[in-house]
Amino acid sequence: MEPSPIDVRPGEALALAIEPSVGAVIVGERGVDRCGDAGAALAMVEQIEREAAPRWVWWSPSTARLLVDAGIRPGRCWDLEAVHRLIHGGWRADPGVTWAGAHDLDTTELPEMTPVDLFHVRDETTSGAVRSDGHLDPAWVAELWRADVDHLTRWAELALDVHRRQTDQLARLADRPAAAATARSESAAALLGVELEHDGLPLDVDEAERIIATFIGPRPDDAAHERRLADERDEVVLRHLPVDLRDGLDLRNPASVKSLLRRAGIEVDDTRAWRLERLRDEHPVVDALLDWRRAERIATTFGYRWLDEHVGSDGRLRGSWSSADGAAGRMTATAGLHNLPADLRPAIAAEPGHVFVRADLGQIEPRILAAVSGDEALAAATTDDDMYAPVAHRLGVSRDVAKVAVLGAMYGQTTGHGAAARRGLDAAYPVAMQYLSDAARAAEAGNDLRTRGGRAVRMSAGRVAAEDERDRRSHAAARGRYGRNAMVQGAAAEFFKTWAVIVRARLPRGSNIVLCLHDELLVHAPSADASLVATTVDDALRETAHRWLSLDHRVDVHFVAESSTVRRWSDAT
DNA sequence: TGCGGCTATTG
DNA sequence: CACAATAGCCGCAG
Repeated sequence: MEPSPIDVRPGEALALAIEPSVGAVIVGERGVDRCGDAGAALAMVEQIEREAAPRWVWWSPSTARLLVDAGIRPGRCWDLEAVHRLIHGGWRADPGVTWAGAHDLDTTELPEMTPVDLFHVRDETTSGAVRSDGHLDPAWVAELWRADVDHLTRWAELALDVHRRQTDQLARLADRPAAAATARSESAAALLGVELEHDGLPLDVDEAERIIATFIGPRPDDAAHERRLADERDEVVLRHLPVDLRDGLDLRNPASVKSLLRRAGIEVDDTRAWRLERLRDEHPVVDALLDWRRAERIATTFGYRWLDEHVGSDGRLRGSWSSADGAAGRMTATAGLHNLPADLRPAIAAEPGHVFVRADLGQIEPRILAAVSGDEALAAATTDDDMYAPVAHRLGVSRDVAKVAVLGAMYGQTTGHGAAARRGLDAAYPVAMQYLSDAARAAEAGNDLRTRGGRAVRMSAGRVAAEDERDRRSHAAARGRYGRNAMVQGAAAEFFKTWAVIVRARLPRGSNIVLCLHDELLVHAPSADASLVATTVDDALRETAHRWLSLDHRVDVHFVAESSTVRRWSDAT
C-alpha cells in the first residue's frame, strides 16, 4: 500500500476542497496535496481516511455529498456551515456569512454579487479572495467551479482558517462547555443527513400502492380520469344535501364547508377534524366529509404522485434533509419522511434478508429539562423509566395531569385546568421552572438565547412592529413560548444527534441509519446482525448520556430508549 | 406569482 | 390544541 503523501495525524483537521471540473486540494498543518483530477483525488481521500482518520474540514455538505456519492463514508468531519449556524444562529450560512461570522465582521452588510460579476471575468490582478474590508469576495467564490488548482488551494486554506477561528469562538463560550463537542456532533449529523439522502428509506412499493388504493382506488389512467375519480369522491359527500343547495359548494374551501354544515343545521367556528369528530352523529354529511378529507389527503399529498416523485426504482423513499432547522435546530426532512401517516407505515419494509432495528428515546424533553436546568428533584424523578409517575406522586395528582402539567410548562401553556398542577410544579421543581421562565422572559424581551450545546436562538431578528398594545403583548408572549421551548427542544435535538452519530460510528458494516425522527432512529440491518445492532444502539445511548453528564458535572439524569426489531416499521410497538 | 389562512400529518 | 416541522389548496393582492 502506498504511504499517504501528506503527513497527517489521526484526528487532525484537514481541509478538503473539491470541484469536479477542477480537481481537489487537501490542506493540513504540515502539508498540501493537490490533484488536478477529482476522481483520483477521491481515491486519495479514501486512502487518507483509512490510514489516518483525520477530521475533514469542508465548507458545506456539498463536499460531503461528493464523497458519499463516491462510496466514501468519512468518520470525522467539521462542517463550517453547520458550525456557523450553531454559533451564530440564523438561516443563511453561505461562505460569505460563514466567513464573516468567523471573523467577527458585521453580517448586516455583506458584499453582494453585482450583475457585472456574474457576466464578466474579474480582473485577477486587483483582488484576491478577501476584500480590503475583510469580507470574502463573492465573485471570487463564484468562480471556483471553473478556476484552477491554485484557486482551489486558497479555498481549502481559507476553510482551515475559518475552522481555527470557529474553534476559538467555541472555546470562548465559557458558560457552554459542551459547545465544541456539539460542533463536532452537529457536523457529523450534517454528514449523516447527506447519507440519509443518498441511501433513502426502504419502501415496499406494491404494499404502498395497495394502501393508497384502499383510500382512493387504483391508479388513474390520466389526468381526466383522475378528475373524474375526484368528482366521484365529492359526490359521495354532496349527495347528503338537497340538489338545489349543492351549487357552488367546494369541499376544498373551508368557508364553503362551513356553509355546507350550516345548511345541515351545524354551526361551527372552524371545520377542523377534531371539532367535527364530536358531531359525527348530528348529520350523515359530517361522517362523509371526514372520510372525504382522509381520502383527499392521500390523493393530494401521499398518493401515486408522491410515490412517483420520491421513490426511486430501487424502492427507496428519498427526501432532502436539513440537519439543524428551525428554532431549535432539529433535523427536518421533505418528501413526507417526518409526517408519514400511520396508515402508510406498513409500506416501510426492510429489504429481503434485512430487518429494522427501531429505537426511540423515552420522555426525552422532560429528561433534558432536568439535565439542562440542573434540577436535583426532577433529575431524581428520571431514575424511573416513567418519570411522570414520581412527578404525579410528588404533586398528588394523576399521572395524566402530571404529564400535561410538565408538557404545558415546557410549551408555555397559560390556560386550561392544569393551573393547580402548575403551582405544584413550581414548588416541587423550582430550579427547572425557573430555568424555563428565565428563558421565556429573555425571549419576550427580544434577547437572544443559547442552548446548552451552544446553539444561538435568535430572538432579536425578524421582529415585527405591532400595531396596538394587545398585538404587541401577544407577540411578546408568543416569543416567550418560542424561546422557552427552544431551550428544551433544542437541547433534546442536540442529544438526539449525538446519539445518532455515535450509532452511525459504531454500526457494523452493512447496517445503516435510514431514518431520524426527532427522538426515534430506524436502522436497516442484515437479519443476522439484528441483536448486535440493538446492543450498539443501546450502548450508544449510554455513551451519549455519559458524555453529556461528564461535561455538565451537575445532576445525574437517567435516559431510556425502547427498541424493537421488525420487518415493517408498523410492527414496532 | 407570491403570501397568509386553513387543514392534515408527524414528533 | 400550548411547542416544532412539511405540504397541499384556496382566496386575495399585486
